[in-house]
Amino acid sequence: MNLSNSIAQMINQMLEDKSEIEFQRNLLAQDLGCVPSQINYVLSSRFTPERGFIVESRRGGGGCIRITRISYDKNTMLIELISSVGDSIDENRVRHHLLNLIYHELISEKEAALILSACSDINFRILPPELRGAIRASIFRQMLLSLIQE
Amino acid sequence: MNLSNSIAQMINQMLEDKSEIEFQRNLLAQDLGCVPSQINYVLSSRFTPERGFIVESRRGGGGCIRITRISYDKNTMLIELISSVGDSIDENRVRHHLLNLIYHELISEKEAALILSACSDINFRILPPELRGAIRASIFRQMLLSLIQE
DNA sequence: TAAATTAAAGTCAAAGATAGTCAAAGTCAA
DNA sequence: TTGACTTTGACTATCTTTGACTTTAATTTA
Repeated sequence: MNLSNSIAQMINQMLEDKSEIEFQRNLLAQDLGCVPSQINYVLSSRFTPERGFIVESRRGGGGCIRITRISYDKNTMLIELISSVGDSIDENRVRHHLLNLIYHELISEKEAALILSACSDINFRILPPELRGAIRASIFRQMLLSLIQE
Repeated sequence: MNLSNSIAQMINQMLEDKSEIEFQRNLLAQDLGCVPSQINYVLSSRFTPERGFIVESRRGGGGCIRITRISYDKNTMLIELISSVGDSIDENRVRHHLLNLIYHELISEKEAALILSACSDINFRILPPELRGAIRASIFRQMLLSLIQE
């Protein structure tokens, strides 16, 4: 087994049952007996967005690296929902979908409130009734899309 | 956690539920076990006007530093923005407002993305052009409203 | 009261602490 | 034996910490 693979394994272990970890590059490198930049290589070759990870970092004193695992379940459910929405939807159905998403902990209540207020009847009163559902559906889909990670 | 962050945290604690605090730089530095000029660093990197703080001071005997939290208070700013939006708005103006809110750290990038996707032109193409701006304005206002806390 | 002293706070540049980049050298499998 | 992947380290970018020196205000002294 090469170095990069064991580093990746170590990081995966740290990520086990967490969706997010934070560590210092130099300390990890020391633990693993490698040069610090090796960590960067592993991150850029194995912890990419395509493979389901988001990597962020901070330099300077107290700096660190944070890795977040993208939830495919979340993305999958969102995509399924988006494609099931159809060309028109009413406020109640939106509300219903949102409750469901909250229940499955895929979105926060805050996000749900934000989405609901965009989809509220209040906004569409000046529209001809036959257009309301279509606009709402488009907005709803578009917002769900923006919740998909990476 | 680094020194600067704990100092910032300490100051935020002192500011909790007050809109203004006053303290002596040297005393605070002593309490925190850091050099006095570190306080200046924290103030200039974290208690800036963009983040909603005014810092004033007096040198000499009995000198002190005063920090005032300005009305970049989230709710106040949101309410002002809401009432300034008017009956119609285009996507670019929305984007502009959102960048401003992010800059002042009043909303997160995620929230901004949600709002922007609700206000995107994409959603309004089937509407008669003269209605688009009005619907967008209503949605934008409604979403901002939902961000107001309490 | 003018001058000297003392007690603050401010400035700035150097040193320290992290992380990132990139290209050269090394390895290994097809 | 070539091309993809890996390893290394020198150099860069960014943020933090420190301390010597400066400025300003209040107080004391002559």
